[in-house]
Amino acid sequence: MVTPNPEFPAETEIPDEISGLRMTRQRQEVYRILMHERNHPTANDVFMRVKDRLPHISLATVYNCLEALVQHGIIRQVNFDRESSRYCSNLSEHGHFHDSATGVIHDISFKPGINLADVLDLPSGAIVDGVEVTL
Amino acid sequence: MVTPNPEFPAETEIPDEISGLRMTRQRQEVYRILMHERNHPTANDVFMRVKDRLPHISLATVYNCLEALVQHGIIRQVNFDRESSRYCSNLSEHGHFHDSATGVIHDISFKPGINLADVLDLPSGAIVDGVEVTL
DNA sequence: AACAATAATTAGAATAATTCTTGATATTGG
DNA sequence: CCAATATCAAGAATTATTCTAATTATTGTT
Repeated sequence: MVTPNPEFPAETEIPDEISGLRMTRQRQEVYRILMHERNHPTANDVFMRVKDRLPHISLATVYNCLEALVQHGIIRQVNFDRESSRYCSNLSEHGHFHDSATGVIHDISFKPGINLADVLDLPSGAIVDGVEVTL
Repeated sequence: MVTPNPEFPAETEIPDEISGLRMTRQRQEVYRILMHERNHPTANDVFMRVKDRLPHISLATVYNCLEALVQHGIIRQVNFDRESSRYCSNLSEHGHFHDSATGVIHDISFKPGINLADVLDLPSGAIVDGVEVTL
């Protein structure tokens, strides 16, 4: 089931460059899908869908695009257990709630004013780089 | 590098049954390794090490044993990104801190009195089943 | 103790996700 | 326009893990 995001219709212009990454046609279309479908698709989901617009694209290219976008902080990669990676264009600091009954992933956020260092016993000198809370 | 846990020398007796799971020789040795080495080994690490005592054991058996132990709540399975699963005999509620410089995994715990529901905005009606905090 | 039923183990094949390799295309700077 | 560089495509390769089928061990029952 597709939940189109009205803020990003299929025709949304995507710039030639984002955060220093040259946005090729393939990267644009992959990124557009992630903005459009906020349901944390897998690389394969993206591949299936992007073929509507780029019939010649290969799965390897989808992986390449996703990796480039992740590397440049344009999207996030989310992993649950050993399931296939999912990708997400919601960059705000948030965690993921994996509904084990339906398999659906919901975004969750920290309540305002919560600081990680306040709730966790971290090794001294630790610099937190990224957090993944999985429920 | 091996960090032996003095509380569980190689000779520690392990009961015939734990939490309803029949502890076969293979499961005992796998479990003993996890108690002995608190460094979150992978299935393959366990395999290499358990061969000292059970030279005929197969990797599939190690996976079977680990799965049975996880299923019965005797050990925990920990995943980081898409790296291979790691296993851990520390059952107290804790998270994991993945040192990206060294690859080492440290246990971290919640500060006393912290309740997850107090810091996260969960979907209403959600029942938290398990948590994994990855840093 | 012997016997059938069940569970566990083994070795190797199979699978799934991802990465790698190589050659072809496209893009950019000079 | 040309050379240098980056990207893309297709398929092979890799890795962790699971599955399959055959063997062995254990348990409960006579």
